[in-house]
Amino acid sequence: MSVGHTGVTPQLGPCGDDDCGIRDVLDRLGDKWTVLVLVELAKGVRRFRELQRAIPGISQRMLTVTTRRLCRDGLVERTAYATIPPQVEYRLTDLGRSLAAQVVSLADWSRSHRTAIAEARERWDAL
Amino acid sequence: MSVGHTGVTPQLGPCGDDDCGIRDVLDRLGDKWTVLVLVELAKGVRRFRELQRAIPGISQRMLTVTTRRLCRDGLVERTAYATIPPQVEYRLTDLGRSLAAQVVSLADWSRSHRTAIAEARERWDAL
DNA sequence: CAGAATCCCATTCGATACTG
DNA sequence: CAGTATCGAATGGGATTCTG
Repeated sequence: MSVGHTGVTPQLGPCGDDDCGIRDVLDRLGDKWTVLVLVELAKGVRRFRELQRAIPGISQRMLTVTTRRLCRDGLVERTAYATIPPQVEYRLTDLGRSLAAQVVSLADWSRSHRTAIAEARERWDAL
Repeated sequence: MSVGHTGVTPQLGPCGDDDCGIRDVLDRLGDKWTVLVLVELAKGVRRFRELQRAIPGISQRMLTVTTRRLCRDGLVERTAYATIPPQVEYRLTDLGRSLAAQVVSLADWSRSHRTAIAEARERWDAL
């Protein structure tokens, strides 16, 4: 979705309904890699390559896209050193850390209940 | 996720690293409506129409698809009454409630920090 | 090493129309 | 009311190639 309204602030007051601003954040968690990057960065500072190695299957492109989005949202900070070869460090901001805590907790939930879900799916598919 | 291009085997390892079964759950949270449905059902039992009214913008089709996926995963229970007109109730299972708790907490985080994120984006886009 | 730029396929989702 | 069925557009993201 990512409305990204430049200029007009949508004045969501007491937020009578649900999707207040949930979407702005959750759309990001939705994409395929953001959560995994957050979880990895929750462990500490990482370089580009380190992230890529730590997250099997992510392509160069998607790591670039994902980290940039996180930077844009103020969740991750990027530090580039003008060395040869270049070196870039990614680290969570305070804001990012507070989100990552939630995400890690969600990841834990996933691990704890994955079998229960797998079984439910089997039962469903058996019909 | 299904990385499968033609010929390429997904080859997901036996979960040696992080993404153990995170994906199974988080892919669902990723799609556009699941979180909103969970949050709404966390408030109580809802009928099909009630859900649709509570979640502005969701199409009939997507509500059907989303609720069915949640049922398949054992997170939501569906009860249909053979009345005329038909009546169908959706309610969280115990498993669903425990996930919804996490999700609601995440939604709260989103609301609390949406301005911080919006500001970060403005700063970024200003460059 | 850390990207940027293309290409292009697959999935997602919305709109619409129909049904029990 | 609570779906099902079909179609088309938009989007996500993988593979590949090139660069500072």
